[in-house]
Amino acid sequence: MPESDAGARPVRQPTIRDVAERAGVSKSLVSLVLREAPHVSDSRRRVVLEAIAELGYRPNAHARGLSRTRSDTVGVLLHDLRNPWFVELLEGLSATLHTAGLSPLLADSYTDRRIGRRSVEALVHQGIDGLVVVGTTPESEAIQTAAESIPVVLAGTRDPNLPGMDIVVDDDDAGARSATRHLIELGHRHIAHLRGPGEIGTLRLAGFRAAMADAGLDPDEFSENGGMSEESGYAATRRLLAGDNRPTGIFAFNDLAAIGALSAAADQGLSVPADLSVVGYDNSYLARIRHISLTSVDNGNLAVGVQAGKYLIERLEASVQLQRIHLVPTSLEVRGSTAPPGTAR
Amino acid sequence: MPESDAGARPVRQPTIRDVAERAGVSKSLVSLVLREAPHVSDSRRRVVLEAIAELGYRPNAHARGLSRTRSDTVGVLLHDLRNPWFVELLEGLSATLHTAGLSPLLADSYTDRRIGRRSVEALVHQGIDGLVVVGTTPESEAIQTAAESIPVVLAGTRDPNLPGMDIVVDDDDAGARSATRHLIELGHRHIAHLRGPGEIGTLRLAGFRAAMADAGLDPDEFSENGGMSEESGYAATRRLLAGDNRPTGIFAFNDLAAIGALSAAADQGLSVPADLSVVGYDNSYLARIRHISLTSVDNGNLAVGVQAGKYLIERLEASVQLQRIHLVPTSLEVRGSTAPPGTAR
DNA sequence: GGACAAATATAGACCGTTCCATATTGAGGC
DNA sequence: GCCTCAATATGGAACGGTCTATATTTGTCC
Repeated sequence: MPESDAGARPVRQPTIRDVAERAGVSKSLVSLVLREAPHVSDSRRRVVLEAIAELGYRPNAHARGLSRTRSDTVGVLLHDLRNPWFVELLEGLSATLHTAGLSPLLADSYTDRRIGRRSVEALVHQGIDGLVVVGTTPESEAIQTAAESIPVVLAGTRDPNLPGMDIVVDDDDAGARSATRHLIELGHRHIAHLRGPGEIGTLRLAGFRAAMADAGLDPDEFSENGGMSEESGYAATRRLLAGDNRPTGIFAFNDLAAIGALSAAADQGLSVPADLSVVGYDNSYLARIRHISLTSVDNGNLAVGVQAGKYLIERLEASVQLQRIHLVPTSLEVRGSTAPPGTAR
Repeated sequence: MPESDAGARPVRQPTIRDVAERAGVSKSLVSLVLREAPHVSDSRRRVVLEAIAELGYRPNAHARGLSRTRSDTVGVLLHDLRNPWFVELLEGLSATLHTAGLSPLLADSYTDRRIGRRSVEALVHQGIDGLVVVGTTPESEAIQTAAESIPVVLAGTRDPNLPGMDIVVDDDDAGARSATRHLIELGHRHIAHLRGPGEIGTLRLAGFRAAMADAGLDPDEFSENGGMSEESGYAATRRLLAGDNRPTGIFAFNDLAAIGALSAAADQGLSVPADLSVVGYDNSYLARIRHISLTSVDNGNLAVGVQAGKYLIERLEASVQLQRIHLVPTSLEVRGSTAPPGTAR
């Protein structure tokens, strides 16, 4: 026996033909058993299953993907894993897809972009049946291209707002209103909003303004662009607190920016919530950390994920034409970062 | 324009044959152009590339995967996206894989497990050429099975420690020593360690003990199982601070547990770092948040990712037999959560 | 000018499935 | 006993690439 036989042999994986031969049936029948098709006799089914077990047969995904039109796989485009607000959304989405026999395939557009990879193309290239875009990513053109061949659903983002794609988001206007009203009801009169980017930023700003106007307050007394990061929330709040006309309450675009605001307050020797109340948005696990304990708008991400999954499944099953927009209700989670103005510690 | 044209037509993707026809060449030549093979004349190459562009042709991954042995795709198994320590690791890994023409395919074993999906199997099923396990996941058996057919590299974890798999981790023993020494050098004598789970937990504990013993201190004066979460760090620290023999310094298994410790200290009215110093591990972005400003051991995750990528590429190219273990050096990032004991604010 | 090698192009088998069209079998119904 | 229909089983053509073996063209050297 030649020694080259020893470890070099790559041990070809058994194929459906090997199984068929071993079971003494046609490969078609094996295929039917695998797909749990009806009209297969119990006796044959058993024989085939035994052969599969004995050979340790595993179907080849590429071959299957090639001959079937569908791959039962859905691409999920994430962006910036550093900000883990999407985790619950992903859970709802995965669970829903799973009920329809679909598997999610994740891609991280942030990292991909840094290393010069086009993540949407890579996903499509993997043969995904549909795409769920989670959160705002900078790949609009690629997403649009993808939408020409497969269904696309946007979850937790409104950009890019293109005709063929469903959108599932929380009700940003309502969420922003409730956050603002919370501060107003606590007695705050001088309230700032740290604005965020994109369509969502615009809507949250609108909600803030509406709530302020409803209460007869000036929404634009303080206005700062807070961006999405802790850094920018910090910088914006520093600016706000620099003058002697200071807000007593801040409603930030998201939790990260709100945490930046907390830091800025601490820097100025202001204590939260005694001297300054802060409200965030996303109700991420960051807000829940005791050390931070941030009042925050919960955007129902689990529900967003579930609905996005449903929309995608519908589009996969029937060719839905029109864009649909689903708003998930928000709720306010009150924690230790808000109190009436001037409250003693 | 008939409205039925809008979205209903599934528009069959052009194939290599369509391109060949359009360019007036054989499909073999198109294939050669796609693979950038030598011995193709410039004129023909140009014609083919034009046809590709005009038709918007995209090669079909399944077909390619079927006829080639390799898919140039590497599965990356993540666990618990809530704790985003792995982000930099992923960046190093993706970049390295990319240089070898490999694409990462992500899976989230935490969510998958919740919904009853076997993520490793799903990845293998997608036809990945190799697997990188990032962080500790509970899928040991499945990983072992996968290792029988494809190369597996563990990054940022030592479990499951099985013969055929390379391991890339930071030097936990050294990292734990440096964190402990830092506290000792600041003058702390009563130091607690919040223990973490697994092999890594054991090593960090060992490093802590060694550093304490070197300084002639009792390593087991305080001993708590801190777990991996903020919650468990909080609970453990509550217990430590309950008695009147209190530690003045705490070295936690990871940043999350350390943040739990910060919260517990605040609950007890102890100020950090004046009354209690806290050191974390991972140097995650949480530690960097100003509001938290946690001294933490940096485990060089970027380098871990890079090395894991290199190992995998090597295993893909040559059949490496033996297990290799690569230790990445750690460094201590000192921030505001540590100071000499009893320091005035 | 012919021989030979190198460069370039092509045909067609093959990868491992799915699934359609076509047997084959068995059970009733008349 | 024959015909029909349903239930089972099978052969073989896709699916869209890669790659080997072979054909054709071009260039070089005597």
